[in-house]
Amino acid sequence: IFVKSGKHVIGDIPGVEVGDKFQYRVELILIGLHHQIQGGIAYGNFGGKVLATSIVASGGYADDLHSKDSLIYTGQGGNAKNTKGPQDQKLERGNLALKNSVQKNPVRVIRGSELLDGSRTYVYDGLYLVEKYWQERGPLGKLVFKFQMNRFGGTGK
Amino acid sequence: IFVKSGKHVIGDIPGVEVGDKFQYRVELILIGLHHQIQGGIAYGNFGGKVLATSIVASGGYADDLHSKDSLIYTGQGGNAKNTKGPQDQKLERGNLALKNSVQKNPVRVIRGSELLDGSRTYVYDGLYLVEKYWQERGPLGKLVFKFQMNRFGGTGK
DNA sequence: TAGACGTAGA
DNA sequence: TCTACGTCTA
Repeated sequence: IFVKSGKHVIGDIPGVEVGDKFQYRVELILIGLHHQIQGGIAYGNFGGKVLATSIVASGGYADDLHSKDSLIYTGQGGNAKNTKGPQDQKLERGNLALKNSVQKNPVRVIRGSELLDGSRTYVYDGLYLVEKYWQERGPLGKLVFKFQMNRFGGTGK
Repeated sequence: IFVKSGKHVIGDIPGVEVGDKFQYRVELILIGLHHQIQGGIAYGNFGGKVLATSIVASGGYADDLHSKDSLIYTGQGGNAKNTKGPQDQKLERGNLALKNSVQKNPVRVIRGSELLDGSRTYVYDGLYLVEKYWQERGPLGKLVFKFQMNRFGGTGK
């Protein structure tokens, strides 16, 4: 699976293997794994349809990353960081792209973790499929989107 | 003039000439001109005294950059960007360092400018001395610090 | 122009 | 932990 639209690619990136590690987000961009300098959800326009191409799960939100071949990813937006305070997440941008990708196209998953010294490591974890999505109340009492993602093509690597 | 304290250096950086241009802030760090990834005022501890080592003037504040051999630099903080809203600037961090440097030690000046395509260029403009500082009302109605800086050692290059 | 799971130093 | 004249994409 390899669908290209401009600089946006659905599927594996040639030359990048599951388990490959990176230190900085900008490396993910350079190698083509992810196309947002800070955003967790990258997406592109494929024949008029906006689809998600990759996500980075690195601890910024309350994701469920306990399992090896599945994860529950939290949508973007609504944080208290901005001056507006906590808000309900909207079905736009990355959230809309992930919704459009449900049971449709594989999404690259990069798992990030923070080391004791504060530095971070980003590991490419392969392709996942968005099984379903729903809304629930997040830690701040506002509505957030949750995306159930399972390893694409079974549990084997 | 070249005073070193840890990674902090007062004065010119060997190998860096006035007029040298850079594209990214990280380059300034790598070459040793400036030691803050975003902050406009870099400073260090020199024998128990916190002194400013370099500043970047790139349009983020209402600086007066019209003259070639002098400039009026605005202190940091109090912006509306943070969730607290506009506030009076405090004599701490970089502002305190610049105050401590008044008529004392030269400060490296990097002038940044934004191009039409949104990209930026940073130019090393040599050493300046902080002549004096004062407080005044800024565009947001809050108190800001102003630092009068003149080219160190006269107007000649 | 605004938003974003950044990044380093104090 | 918080701040900071960043940087890129949509």
